[in-house]
Amino acid sequence: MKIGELSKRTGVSIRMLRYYEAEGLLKPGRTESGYRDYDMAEVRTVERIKLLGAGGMTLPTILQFLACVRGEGPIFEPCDELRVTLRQQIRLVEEKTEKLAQNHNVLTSFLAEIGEG
Amino acid sequence: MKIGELSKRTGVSIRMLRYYEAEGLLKPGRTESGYRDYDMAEVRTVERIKLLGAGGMTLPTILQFLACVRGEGPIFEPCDELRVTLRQQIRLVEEKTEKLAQNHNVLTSFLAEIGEG
DNA sequence: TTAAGGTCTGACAGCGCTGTCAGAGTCAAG
DNA sequence: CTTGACTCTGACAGCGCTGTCAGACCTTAA
Repeated sequence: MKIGELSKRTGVSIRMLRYYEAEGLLKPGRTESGYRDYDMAEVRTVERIKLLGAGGMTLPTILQFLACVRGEGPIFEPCDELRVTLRQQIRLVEEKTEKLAQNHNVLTSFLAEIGEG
Repeated sequence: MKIGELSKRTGVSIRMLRYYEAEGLLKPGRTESGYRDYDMAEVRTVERIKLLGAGGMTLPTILQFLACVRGEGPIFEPCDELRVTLRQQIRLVEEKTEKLAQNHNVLTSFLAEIGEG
């Protein structure tokens, strides 16, 4: 599949799909004429990246996870190192969730003070 | 109180305190010699800004809320317009929370797959 | 063949946020 | 008075992400 189609399927802009590639997150094949040629499975990958990114995870960080999760070859060692990162990230997500909850409270309080209108 | 103290009390860098001011979120008085002079109440304000910001809210957006919440004068009209923004922001926060939750799932699944180690 | 639309690369720019540096003035304690 | 810590302004730069533009090539359908 070409980049335009992947973009439509995932809702991620063409610009960003190329950026993901530049950051090493995607490695599409190329047609003879140089067009990127994506495998269907990449739709899931992109959605996963999107999700992780929405959680405030940085692309290089996501890259670490992809390398492990994809299970390319006998890579068990790197995963050891990833457990730490993983736990840190989970912790981060939890902190962010916490802050969002407080945020939600602040906002709804404001709304209440102003009057539900 | 001078900027350094406010910075220490809130954990917000001096740089950022000045930035908040540039964005209209803080309006400290000035000593004769031009030093910023903050009122004690600003500690709360800064913490509020920090919290809202941690939720991904942009400074100009926070500014809108502060103007209303501070209740400076008989400003009821602007609040009418703010209700919409407020609801949008709450919606945004909820969406982010949702994504973070999914994110958390993805991460903990990864960790489980790798092995709790 | 021609025209329209997709794609390529590379560069530039902007967003919001943050740090840092330079050069100057201020303040408090010795 | 001198020194060291603090503050001022203004500018520059970086982060990660995103859009856009230019100039060229490819593909498809009329």
